Amino acid sequence: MAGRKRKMLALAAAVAPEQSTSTRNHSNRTELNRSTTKQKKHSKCENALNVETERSHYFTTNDLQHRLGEDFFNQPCISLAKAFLGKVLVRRCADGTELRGRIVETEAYLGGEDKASHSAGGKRTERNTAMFMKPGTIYVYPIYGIYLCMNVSSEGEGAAVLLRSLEPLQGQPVMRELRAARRKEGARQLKNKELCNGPSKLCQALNILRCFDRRDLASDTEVWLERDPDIGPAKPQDIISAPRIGIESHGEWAKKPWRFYLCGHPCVSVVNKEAERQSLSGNAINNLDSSDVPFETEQHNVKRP
DNA sequence: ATCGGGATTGCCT
DNA sequence: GGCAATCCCGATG
Repeated sequence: MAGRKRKMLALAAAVAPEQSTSTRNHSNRTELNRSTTKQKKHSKCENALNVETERSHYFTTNDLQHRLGEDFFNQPCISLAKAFLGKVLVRRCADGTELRGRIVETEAYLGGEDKASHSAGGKRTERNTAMFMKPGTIYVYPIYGIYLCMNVSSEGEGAAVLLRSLEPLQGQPVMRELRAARRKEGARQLKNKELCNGPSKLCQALNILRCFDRRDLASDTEVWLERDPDIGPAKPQDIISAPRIGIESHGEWAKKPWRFYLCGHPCVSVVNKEAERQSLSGNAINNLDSSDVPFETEQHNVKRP
């Protein structure tokens, strides 16, 4: 019935108009022609993601009119983490190239009681200072010696939101280049959905640097956040809440469902089937029928248990 | 001064 | 799915 339509309609709405133009179809075909036969099997999904939205109509009028200001960031951490979903992170490179990605996965780190946060117990260090700065302040920290993670501070002492995954929207070739620089020579080319599907991957793909730490996402000229003019906030029923990733050592706090992602989106880094099953029963949608899924979104829907 | 571990990733089996 | 890579930060002495 209509139940499953809740999945990824927002995404489809954002992508479909571009695909319907003849120019876009040509672009897709060109991209697909470069793919192997095996990859073509997933062409429906890849179509959506291979769209090269260079200077698409969303961004040609006036970039700044969609920019989110400091008010947006001034909300509680969990609230902000959810509000980020569907918003567009923009990186303006030195040569004027603009890279864009839609945020599809975040995590909330509350500080204070939250033992898994760098700012647990109100602990302020040289590294995490940005977490205590005004909402909208970027917190970039190195991890495992080789990678970076990007957060944005929210309302609340020491609270911040980790950005975990983006759907690449614009500048995929540049992103691929930036990502390939760290990979083995001769490795296969990354699919679009693999460019930003992880916290450190998105930093590489958008060339988010350590020096961005403590800068203001609401006013910076090299990186900012935009509302997508064609889609509203993510609907609650489209947001999956799951335990955060990679913090198992923090006991009880590791279980808090403070990772948020758009259900069924192919760019999410780790799908949590259990959380999705619970979300499903919580919404009392139990009799799914795959035949009523719009074809544009079919590939984006997770297999329900 | 030293030491242990990490909000990850990519390659290998 | 296992595991190495790789080094900075922060805690400890």
